[in-house]
Amino acid sequence: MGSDQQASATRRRPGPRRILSEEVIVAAALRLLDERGAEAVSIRGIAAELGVAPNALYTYFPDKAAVLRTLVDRLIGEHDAEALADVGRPWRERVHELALGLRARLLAHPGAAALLLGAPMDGPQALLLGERLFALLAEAGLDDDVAVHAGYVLIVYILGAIALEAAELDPARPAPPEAERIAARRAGFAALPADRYPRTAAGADTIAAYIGTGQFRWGLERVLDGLTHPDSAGRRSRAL
Amino acid sequence: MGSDQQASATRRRPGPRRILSEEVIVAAALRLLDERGAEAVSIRGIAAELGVAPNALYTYFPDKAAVLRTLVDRLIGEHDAEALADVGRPWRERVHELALGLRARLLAHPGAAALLLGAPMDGPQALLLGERLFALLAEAGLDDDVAVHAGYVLIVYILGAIALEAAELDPARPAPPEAERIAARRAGFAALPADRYPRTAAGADTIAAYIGTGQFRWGLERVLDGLTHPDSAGRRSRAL
DNA sequence: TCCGAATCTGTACGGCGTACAATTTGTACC
DNA sequence: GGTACAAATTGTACGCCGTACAGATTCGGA
Repeated sequence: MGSDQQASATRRRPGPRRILSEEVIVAAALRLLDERGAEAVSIRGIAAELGVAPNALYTYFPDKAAVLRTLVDRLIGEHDAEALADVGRPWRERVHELALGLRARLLAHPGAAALLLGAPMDGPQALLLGERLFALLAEAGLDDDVAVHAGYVLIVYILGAIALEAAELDPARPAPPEAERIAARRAGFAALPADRYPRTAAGADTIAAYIGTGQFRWGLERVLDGLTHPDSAGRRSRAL
Repeated sequence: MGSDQQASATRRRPGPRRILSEEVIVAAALRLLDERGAEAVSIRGIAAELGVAPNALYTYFPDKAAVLRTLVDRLIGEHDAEALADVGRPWRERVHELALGLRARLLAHPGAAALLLGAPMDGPQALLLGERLFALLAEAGLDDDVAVHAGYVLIVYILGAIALEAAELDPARPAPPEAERIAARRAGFAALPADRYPRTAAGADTIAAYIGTGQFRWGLERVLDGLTHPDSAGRRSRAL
């Protein structure tokens, strides 16, 4: 007692210097994910990428799932907080920026999108993104609680869109241009037997477009309409 | 030539009688999924469950992924087509039934929800569900193309809600009662550091409720509002 | 100086999906 | 009725996987 040991959080630990860091491990994992797909992201694969024995990673992360959770959360966190907080810009525009940014960052790493959908969005960066969305909606004039309601419906919509779009992508390689993906999807739906799936086949153009940015924005506008139009306010009390 | 062999599709194949069927394999897989979680659903595990060598399954399905795809599609298909088509009932009510039913069927098998989100919804039953949704919206008075637009926004919302809710569940065991899950989630959010996540901590009650049926319905109403309110019609042309 | 904690490595275990080569079982044709 | 051949199942094997465990090594602190 009385010894002036530093706070244990910052004190240098005994033992050999660490060769790696959480950052380089996550970076290696993301590289593998992008270049060789979700199945290539293994503890052994990451270790090989880093020139290290597989077990070395277990001093940085308790298990493989923790590596993947961290990877996804970092990806969520790469947003432009300043632009979202700029009260000089119309709030709908800022909501679009947040939504489009999150969607784009995840779809740029198709394997990561699948990971996002399999685990709760409860990492520090995910929570911060939520804070920014709620704050943005509150600035737009919504009461604090209403802002949280609206924010969550938006998050549900964004998650759904990411799920829909990521399901079409090969997690082993970067996404082809959007127009190309839409065209492929359109061809697939148009080729369905029209006697069994008449509306789907006839609506192939529309359906195919829903994995694209244009329809994502359009749907986002409709959801925002539903959340802000006059009738909606009175029904808010029907929340559970 | 001239021999009266039956159509090759129905002709009995040579070789020993098949001891299994796609049905029993999928059923065994679902049983494992529910009782022991996603990781327990392995080719070897299913085969053991059926008292058969692992490789026996490969005459019924080309690989493990095909088993899982089939499993999810069957689950999607277990809806009440007649109730959805009953034009005597208000269309909003029927949309709710379709959405709530799909959500409930998938969340009843938490592991299956994760599978749904990882692959395109392009199985025969998924396509039929789409047909029914589109038809329902068309009966509600929407033009055919508008019905497809609206149907897809609804599907995105439903997918997002399933993703949000399934992420909280332990895929190894049945979901606890909803109230219990919401309470646990509320406690988690309320315990966050209020200095860093003020709005999230303050809105814990609201946020927690979003994994529940009540908020699912409320959000669904808002999305339907956005898709049908007067301003929306004029903006439809902004679709990509 | 030496204790003990923190790294990292080597090895090993039990699991996985599935390819390959028998073996068995049935149909179809001579 | 015999026989060729296709289909179903099994046994075995390969190369992966996550990670537990037991050293060996390296450092900070007393």
